[in-house]
Order: sequence, then C-alpha cells, then structure tokens
Amino acid sequence: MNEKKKSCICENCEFRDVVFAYLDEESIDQLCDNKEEQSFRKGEIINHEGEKITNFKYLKSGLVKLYRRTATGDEQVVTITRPFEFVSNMSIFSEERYQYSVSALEDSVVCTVNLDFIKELFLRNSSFALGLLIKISKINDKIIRQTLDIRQKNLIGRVAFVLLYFTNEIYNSRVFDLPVSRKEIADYIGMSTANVIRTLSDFKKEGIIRIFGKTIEVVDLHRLEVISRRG
Amino acid sequence: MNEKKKSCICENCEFRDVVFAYLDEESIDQLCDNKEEQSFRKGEIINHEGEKITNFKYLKSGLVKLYRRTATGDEQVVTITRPFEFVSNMSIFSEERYQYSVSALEDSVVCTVNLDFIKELFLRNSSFALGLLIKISKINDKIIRQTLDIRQKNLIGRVAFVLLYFTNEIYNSRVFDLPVSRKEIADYIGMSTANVIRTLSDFKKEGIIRIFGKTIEVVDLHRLEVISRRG
DNA sequence: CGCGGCTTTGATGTTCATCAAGTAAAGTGG
DNA sequence: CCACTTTACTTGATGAACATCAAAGCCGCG
Repeated sequence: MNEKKKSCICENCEFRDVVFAYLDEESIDQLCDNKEEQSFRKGEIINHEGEKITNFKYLKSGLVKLYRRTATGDEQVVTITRPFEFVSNMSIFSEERYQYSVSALEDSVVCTVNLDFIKELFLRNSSFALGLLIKISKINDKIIRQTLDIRQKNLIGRVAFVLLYFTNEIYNSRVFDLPVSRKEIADYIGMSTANVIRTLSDFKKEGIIRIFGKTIEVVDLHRLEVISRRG
Repeated sequence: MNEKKKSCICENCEFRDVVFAYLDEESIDQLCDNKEEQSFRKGEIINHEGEKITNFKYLKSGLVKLYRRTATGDEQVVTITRPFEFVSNMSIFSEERYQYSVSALEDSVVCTVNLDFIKELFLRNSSFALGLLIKISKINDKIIRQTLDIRQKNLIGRVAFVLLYFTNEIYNSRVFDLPVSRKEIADYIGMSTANVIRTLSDFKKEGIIRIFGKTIEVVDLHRLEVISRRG
C-alpha cells in the first residue's frame, strides 16, 4: 500500500530545511511515525491559551494569528504569521501551558509531533538542538522587534506598517485579500477599530491604496513606507 | 598562588544553578579558564547595538537596561533586569550582531565567556543545551509578556506597573532608590517624561507613594495593583 | 557661585477613543 | 431563493487622554 509512502512524506517536507535538516534517515522515519497532520478551517482554533502543551506543532501551510485575551475581555494579537514561523512553539520548552491562543486566518495544515519525541531528539542530536534553538530565538526576536516597532509609531504609521507587513512578509504582492477583520487589525496594532477604518479610508482618499471590500491594492508603496517610518 | 583558586570561583557561582548546572567538573574548570569578569560603573555601556557578538555574557551582579535607539533618535527601553536574566544573550545564537544595547543602571559585574566555547558545550552536553534553551525561552517569554502587558494599559496603569515592577521584581522592597531617570521610565513605558512625572505627583498627592528625590516608598501597594490592573 | 542637566507644573493643542447612527455584507431559517 | 437577523463596516461628532511647549525650581558639580 501507499501507507508507508504517505507517512514518509516528511522526507520532502519543506520544513526539513529549517529544523529537521540535521536528522538522519532513521530519525526522519521515526518522525513520520510520530507525526500527525491536522487541517483547520479558517477561523478554527489550533491552540487554546492555558491548555496543557503535549505536542510540538508547526504550520505546514496556511496563515495563523497568535493572540491572548486581556483581563477586560478583548483580544490582543501578538503576531500574524506564515508557515515555518509557527510561534505556538515559542514556549513549549519553558512553559507547561500555552501562553497564547492560535487560530487559523486561512485554511491551514498543522503537523503535530509528540513533544517528548522532540525532546528526545533534542538530547540525542546536538545539531538538531542547535537548529531548534536558533529557530526559536529567531521567532522570538522577530516578535519582540515587531512589537517594539509598532509601539513607537502613531496611528497612521501603524496602519501603514500592517499594510506593508501583508504586502512584503505575508503575500509578497501589492494586491491581496485581507485575511483579518478591521477589528483584528485594531487588536494587532493596539488602536480602536473605528480609527483603523478611518485611516484606511484616508489612505484610499489620498490614492495610496485601493479598497474593494476585503481586497486591498497598494498603489503607492513608497509613500506607505515613508508614513510607516515617520509614524 | 591563589590564581587557580580565583579562576575556579565559578564552582560556587549562583549562576551554576541556572545554566551551568549540568556541567561536570572538567567543563566547569574549562569554563573558569575561558571566563573573564568585567566590572561596569553605573551608566557604562556593556554592549552596543550593532556590535558583533563574540562573547556569551551574563550578569553576575547589578542591574541593567536593554534598549535600542529609534529612527528619530530617542531611546526605547526593552526591559530592565537583574542578574541571571541577562537578556543580551537573547539573540546570540540567532544573530551575528547585537540587536540592542545594554547599559548598567547600577554598578554591575559581567561574566564573559567566549561564544565558541559555549557553542561547543552546547553541542557536547545535551543537558546543558536543554537548560540553555529553556533559559533563553523564558527570558524571551518574559519580555514579550511584559511588552504586551504594558501596551494594553493607559498612562497611570503603566506608571503603576513600573512601580510594582521595581517593588516586586527588582528590589523586593516597598522602599527603593529609583535606578533610572524619569525620562528612562518614560522610554520604558512609551510615554512622555512630563506625564510620567505628573502621574508620580498624582500618586503622591493621593498618598499612594512617597517621594524623596530618587527614593520611592510605596505606601498603598494594593491600590497600586488595582490601578495597574485597571489601567 | 554659576552653569547645565534633571525635575516639576501649568497651559495649550493634537491625537485618539468612544459613542451613535446608519449602511453594507454575510449568515440563517423558512 | 428570499426575508430576516446578525455581524462587520463606515462616518461624523464629541470628549478624554496624552504630547508638547514653556518657564521656573532644584540639585550636583566644577
């Protein structure tokens, strides 16, 4: 049957380049046996804040947001990210429970491996360990830098930042469908929904972007960059 | 001579518990040979943003701030921290250069070890590797959580947060000498200096704190906690 | 004792959140 | 497929929160 073949698709997974690059054939096979793929529809929750961490999870395809609920009950979005930057794993080695929730912004596929197996690999294979440390450090670095960047900007600078983030980091395209609501953008950059909308309208009026419902076209990239830097 | 003895003071260093707990006698000896202690006076810079990273450094005693300079030229304080939480090392494995500057807020002693030696240890000793990964993850987690916490608060909530941070995390005392200027607090919580001062004055008027120059006494801890939570 | 930096306080204006009211869009059940 | 409900979006008006500016007081240091 193609049972064996299917389970060992890992050998060709793009993710190998990132963390699993240092594994030998045998370990890859073991990984395949331990692995499970889960699909999530847009809007579904992948991890719940406070849940016990039992698995190592990485995003194979799709788009997710990492967020938490504040004391007052509203959402605070930590980051929005593509595959191989799957941040749920940020604290799997330092915390027993998830610090943040993760939900799918687009249909997503998540690979799940038992955490103990990863720990074992970590202890057995030092190159893998170093690779994982570097990966986790980079993810953390990126989140911290992003948060600091946003913090120093004013409203229009932050909105410009988000548009540039989608354009350059997420979609690599000046035209894209917003995967988030206006409210989610507001939760991400720490502003009110009304003002996010207002700023988008202003950008539209000034010819910096075009808006067709959820679809955004960045017309004047340069101007957006200036606003983001100034902001 | 006491040369040997002095170099092997590491055996008793408190830091052993944290990262170096898993090293055997031989490795500790090697560590001692590779180690250098540097003293910094209050105000001196330990690392410069952009400088090449060649050493693994941890804070043995003192207090430091981690910060960066924004495009507009002012400082943005990432965190303020005590020994064994020495965050300069956040990105030593993922970046070639320091992302942030570190300076001493109090007279500090820093232990410096060649980075390649630490990498070698990491690859050779898997328990050490796991310990280091956990440590770095925790430091990163703490910074991210702190930044998110600050972001969701308003002015008085942020000032209350900082006072609580010094009281509970840094000094473990309701009376302490502020190790930072009002401006540095402002740079830390992302507010203007004038408003930080104003808020401190308000707290004083309401009997929540007492101020004698740089010395602060927290009178009503509970009220401060309420303000910080609400904020 | 006089200079420069840090601190304080008040006055003013800008930025942003909030509220409200209306419109569009997207589900939902018959 | 249409009426109904709900949710997301939009815009304007208002007020609160906060930055900025300015002037004066304080303190340490040469």
